[in-house]
Amino acid sequence: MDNKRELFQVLTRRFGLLNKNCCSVGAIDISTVHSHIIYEIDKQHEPTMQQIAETLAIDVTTFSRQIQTLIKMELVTKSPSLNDKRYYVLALTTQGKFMASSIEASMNNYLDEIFLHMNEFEQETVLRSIKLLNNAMSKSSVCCTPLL
Amino acid sequence: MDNKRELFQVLTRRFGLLNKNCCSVGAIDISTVHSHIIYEIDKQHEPTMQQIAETLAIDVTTFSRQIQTLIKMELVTKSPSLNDKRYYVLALTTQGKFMASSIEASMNNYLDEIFLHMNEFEQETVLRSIKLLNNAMSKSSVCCTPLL
DNA sequence: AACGATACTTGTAAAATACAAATTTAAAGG
DNA sequence: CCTTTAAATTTGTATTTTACAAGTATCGTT
Repeated sequence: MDNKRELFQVLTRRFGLLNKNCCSVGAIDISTVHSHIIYEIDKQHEPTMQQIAETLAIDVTTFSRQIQTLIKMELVTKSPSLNDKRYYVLALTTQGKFMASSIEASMNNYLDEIFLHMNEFEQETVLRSIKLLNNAMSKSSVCCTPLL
Repeated sequence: MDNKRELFQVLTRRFGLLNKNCCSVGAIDISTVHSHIIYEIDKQHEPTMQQIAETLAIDVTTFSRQIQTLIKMELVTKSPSLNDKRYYVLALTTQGKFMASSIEASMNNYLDEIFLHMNEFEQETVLRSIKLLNNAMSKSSVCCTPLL
């Protein structure tokens, strides 16, 4: 089986599109990167700038500006840590949380619709496989190192 | 099973990284987008600008400039079609072909290494699942429409 | 020959990115 | 303490990417 690469190439593109399409809620339209940032801030416990930047493998300086944008959009807040003033703790505003759950719902809709095109056994298999793959990638040395 | 979205989120990022890491060959370092363009030009038969742009869901005007860059890098050629001078036929230069196969080799290495962390049965299952998933996504109406 | 349609390019302007250098704060050593 | 070093983040700057609107060139149809 040696069309592995082709399969991944197409899948990568489709994922990219999925992420692009997912991210407009009402009038507000945010980029794929921003949606990932919001996702991670929502997920992690009182994350700092560097934590999120590293999780997403984004250059810190770039990330700094991205956060500035998200703050201007009133989706994210950034407050200096009390223990160590070098750190900033990121959090979602109410609006940001709403955005996060909207994207979540939208993505789940997309995924459900996609999974509808498979029977129950296939669905199970695919989910299990994705876990296997994620796991394998996390063990791999050649890629994905900065990721969770 | 309802961490579907989380699984996809992480997988998406990993794929992104995989694509980023794959694409430097010797001194030349090309972007993910460029590598996808080269991949498609290599794959399709005498493709035109629009064909590739649509396959990759890239805006045509953006694509036009990307091709200009790739031509400057001497990886791609663009020749007016003989039948219809509105069209341009894209092709890889010798150097471009070399780049394509280098990236191919590099990606295959990555993938092989990743698959090493699974047993043979799991490998089979994962590959079969990715096919299923690709197939389901291609049937889906909510995403991925412009893709092959 | 004139019309609209098609394929592609350019004008322009905004956003994303990343390296180097600065800033602020904390920790460690004397 | 005070100095030095290190860590977290920001800004300067310059490049690249992107995409809308408008333009050019060619084709097909009438």
